[in-house]
Amino acid sequence: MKVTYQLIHKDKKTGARYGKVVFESENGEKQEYETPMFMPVGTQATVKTLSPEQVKATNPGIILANTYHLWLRPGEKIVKKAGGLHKFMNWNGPILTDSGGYQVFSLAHNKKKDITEEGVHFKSELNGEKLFLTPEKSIEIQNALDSDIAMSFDECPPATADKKYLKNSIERTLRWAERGKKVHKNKNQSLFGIVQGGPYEDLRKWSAIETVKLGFDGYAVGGVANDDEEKDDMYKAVEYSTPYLPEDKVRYLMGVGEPVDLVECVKRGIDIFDCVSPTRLARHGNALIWGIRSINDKNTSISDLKNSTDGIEKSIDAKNYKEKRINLKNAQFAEDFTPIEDDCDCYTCQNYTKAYIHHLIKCDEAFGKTLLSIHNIRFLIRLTEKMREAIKNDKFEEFRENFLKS
RNA sequence: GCUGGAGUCGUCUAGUGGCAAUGACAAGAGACUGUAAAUCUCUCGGCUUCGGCCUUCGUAGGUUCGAGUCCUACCUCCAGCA
Repeated sequence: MKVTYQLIHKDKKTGARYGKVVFESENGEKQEYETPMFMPVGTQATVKTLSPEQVKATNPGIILANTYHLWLRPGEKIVKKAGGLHKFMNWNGPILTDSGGYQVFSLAHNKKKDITEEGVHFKSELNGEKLFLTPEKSIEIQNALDSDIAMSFDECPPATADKKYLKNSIERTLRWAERGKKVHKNKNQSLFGIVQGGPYEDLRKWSAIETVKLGFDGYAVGGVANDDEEKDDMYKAVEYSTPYLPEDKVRYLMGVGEPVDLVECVKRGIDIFDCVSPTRLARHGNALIWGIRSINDKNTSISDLKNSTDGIEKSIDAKNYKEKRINLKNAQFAEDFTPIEDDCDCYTCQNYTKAYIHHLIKCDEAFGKTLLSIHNIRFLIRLTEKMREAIKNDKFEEFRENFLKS
C-alpha cells in the first residue's frame, strides 16, 4: 500500500507533530494510523516470541521486517511465491522493510563486509557464503517481498566516523538512493529516503536537502544510536535534520529507542520510531517501567539529581540517562505477586504477577519472554498514545517535563 | 566379616607432591537503541586499607621445606564374596 502523511496538529510550544499515516492500496482499500508511532521489530518476518494476534493486541501501526535477513532466509522468491510478506507471515497491517543498510554497520565487526561504490560485499554469518548487496538489489528484494514501505539502501556509518568519512558516505548514500529509486517498480509500495550526517549540522542539513530533492514518500533520519553514541549527539542529529524535511511527509527515526529518546525526538519533529530494545530486553528478563533513571543508579530519576546540573534540559541531554526498568530475573521478585505496572493496560499486567514471570524467566520458559515482550511493546506504544494526547492539547512540553521527573 | 573401590565449593566433576584448587550446572548481578543478540560479560570459601591475610578437598594422626595428592588408623558409602 502507498503511504501519505497528514499533519493534523503541531504542538504550539514545541512543534511536536500529531498526525496520521494513511495507507491506500491500488484497489482503494484504506488503513489509517496515528503518529507519533512506535513500530515493533520483526526482523525475520516475526516479532520474536509473539503471534500476530499478540502483536495486534498492543495496538501498533506499522511493523518492521528486514530485507537482509529475509533475502538470506527464506529468500525473497519464496516470500513472493507465498503471496507476499503479509500473507506469508499472516500480518494484514502495514509492514516497513529495512533495506539492509543497518547490516552494513552491524556486520562490520569481524570484517564481514566491504563497502564499494557498487554495493556492499557481505560474508554470510549463516554459512560464510559471499554476498553482494547493491541499492538495486535491495529495492528489488523489497519489491518482491511486497512490504508497504521500502527503505533506500544506505550506509549506516559508525558513531566514530569523522567528518571526512561521513561526507563521502553521504554522497554515496545519495547516489545509492537515486539508483534505488530508479529500479523501484512496485506501485503498491512506498519508498523512503534516509538522511545521514552524524551529529554535524552542516552535514545533516546538506544530506536532508539533497535527499528531499530526490523526492521520496517519506524520510528517515538514520545513523543514530550506534556504538556508544551519546544521547546528545542523537538529539543533535535529529534537530539538524528535521527542519529540512517537508512538513507533509512522515519522518521516521531509525532504530530508536528508549522511552526518553522517543519523548526527546518527538519534541524535535519525529513521527515514527522502531527499536529492537523492547523485545530484546524482554527476552533477557527486563520490563520497562515509567520514567527515566541515571545510568549509574537504577532508581535515581533526574529530579533527584538537581545538584548535578542547573536544569533538566542539560541533564537529559547528557548521556547518563536511560529508561527505567526492572530485571525480573532478580531474586527480589520471587514473591512479588503484583503486576509489573499497576496502571498498565497490557495483557501481561492485566493477568500475571512479577513472581510468575520471574519463575518463567528463571526456567527459561518461552512464555516468560512473550509476556515481557507484550508489556514492553505496549509500554512504548502507550507512551506514543500519551504523547499524541499531549500534542493535541498543546501540552507536550508539560508532558515531557513530567515524564523526565518521574 | 573378608576383598576391592570411592569420599573435593549447593550438585556433578578435574586434580597423583607446589593449589583457594578444573569444568559444567545451579545461584547472584550487569549490558543490550534500523536484531550474527532466547546472546554477551562479571561474581560465585571467608575477610580485606585490594597488597594481601585466614580457613578449606570425610575424621584424626604421620612423612615432607611443602599434602586434596604419599603412609597409618578410624568413619561413611558402593560393588563382589561370605
